[in-house]
Amino acid sequence: MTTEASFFLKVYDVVRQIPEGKVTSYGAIAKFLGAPQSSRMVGWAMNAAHSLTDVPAHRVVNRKGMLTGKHHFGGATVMQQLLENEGIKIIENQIQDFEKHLWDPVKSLKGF
DNA sequence: ATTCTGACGTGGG
DNA sequence: CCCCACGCCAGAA
Repeated sequence: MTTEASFFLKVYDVVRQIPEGKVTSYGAIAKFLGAPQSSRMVGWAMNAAHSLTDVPAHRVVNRKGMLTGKHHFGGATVMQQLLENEGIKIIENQIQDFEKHLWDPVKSLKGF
């Protein structure tokens, strides 16, 4: 709570606006928030987002398109199931055609 | 206060 | 493309 809007809240705002069937990376969000060096904090924010229900954290992966945090969804295949349910193919925790499903907040929201 | 860790990213090899 | 080392910041022990 160093500022009015915690870094977390900003992250939630962006994640909530990720279209269905789309994904983005922690770095993209961090960069959009103006903290490209705090990409790890985005992950930490997601950890706190775990309590919320309207934050599709499963649509957020690392820059390689790998489901690094699937272990935090309470199940080993929960995250993959959710993504596949949206039309995204995943093989070995790796999103296929990652760039194709990539949704960049900087490009889509652009100063929102 | 210090130390480690982590749902990451980048740069060098 | 992969692998390794470092930087980053917040929180837990």
